[in-house]
Amino acid sequence: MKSDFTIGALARSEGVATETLRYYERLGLIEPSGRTASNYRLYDMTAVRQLRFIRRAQALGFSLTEIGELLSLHAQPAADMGDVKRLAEHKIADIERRIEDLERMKAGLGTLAENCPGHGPTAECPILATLLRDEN
Amino acid sequence: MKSDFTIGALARSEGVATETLRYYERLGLIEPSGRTASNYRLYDMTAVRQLRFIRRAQALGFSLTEIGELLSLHAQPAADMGDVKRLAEHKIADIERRIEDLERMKAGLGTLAENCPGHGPTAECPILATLLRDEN
DNA sequence: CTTGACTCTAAAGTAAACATTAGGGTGTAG
DNA sequence: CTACACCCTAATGTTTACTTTAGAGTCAAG
Repeated sequence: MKSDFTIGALARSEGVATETLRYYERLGLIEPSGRTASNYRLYDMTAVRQLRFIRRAQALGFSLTEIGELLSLHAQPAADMGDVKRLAEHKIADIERRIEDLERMKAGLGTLAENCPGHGPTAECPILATLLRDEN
Repeated sequence: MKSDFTIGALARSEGVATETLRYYERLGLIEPSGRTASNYRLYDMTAVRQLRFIRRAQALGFSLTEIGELLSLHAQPAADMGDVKRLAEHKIADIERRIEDLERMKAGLGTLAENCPGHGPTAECPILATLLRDEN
C-alpha cells in the first residue's frame, strides 16, 4: 500500500500550513515522494517522519539550517556520529550561553523591581533612575 | 558651556554606528538637540544619557518598543511608577519563560548527547534515532 | 457545467534591529 | 582649490521562519 497524501492532507494531519511545507521544500528539508499528473505534490510516511524530525529538532533549539545539516548527515552513510554529537554539544553550549545572559538580565531586573515601591511619580522611580544614572 | 557633538562624534564616543542613531531617531527614542545651519544633527549630554539608557535597558532584555514606553513614562510627569514596575515585572516573567524553554531544550539535548558514543556511522546514532523515532 | 475547495509558482510582506547603498551636500587640511 | 572625511535623506537589504498575495490551473459534488 502506498497511501500518499496531498500537501493539504499532510498539513492538516501534522498541524502546519501548506506554505510551510513548500517553504521547507525550498530549503531542501522535505521532498514530496512524487507529483500527480496535474503536478500536485504527493507525500508518504517518509515525509511525515521528516516533518516530525524537524519539529522535534526545532523544539530542541536547532535552527532550520542546522536541521538541514542533521538531515544530510543522516542521509550520508559515510558520515560519522561524531559530527552529529558535535552539533548537539555546540548547540548545548549555545543554549547555556543564552541562559546565562537571561539569568543576568533577570537578576538585574529583579533588583530594580524590588527597590521600586510601585506607585508615585515616575520622577522618583528607582528603575528609571538606575537606567538613567550618570556614572561609568 | 554647550559642548554639542555631531552624529559621528557621538557614535564614536558611545560605540554605535551613526545609522543606529538615525534609526533610533526614526523610532522616536533620541532627538538631536538641534541642527547646524547646514542641517547637521547636533547632540548634547542629554542624548548621551538617553543613549546609555537605551543600551542599559537593552542589556536587561527590553525591546526598543518597550524602551520607548519607558522613556515616555519618564517624560510624562503624570505617569505613575507602577507602570514602570509593571513593565519590569512583565519582562521578568517573560525572561523566566524563556529560561525554562531553554532549560528544557538543554536537558533534552543533554540526554541525547550523553547516549551518543561520538563515533561510528550515523545510522547508529541515538540522537538521530530519537529525532526520527516513530511513536507519539 | 458551474461552484467551491484545493493546488501550483513566483514574488512580496512581516517582525526586530539595524546595515548598506545611492545620490548628493559640507567642512577642513594642505 | 582639491581631496577626503563627514553629513543628509530615502530606499533597500539582512536574518529567520514563515505568511500573504496574485494569478492561474484542478478536482469532486450537485
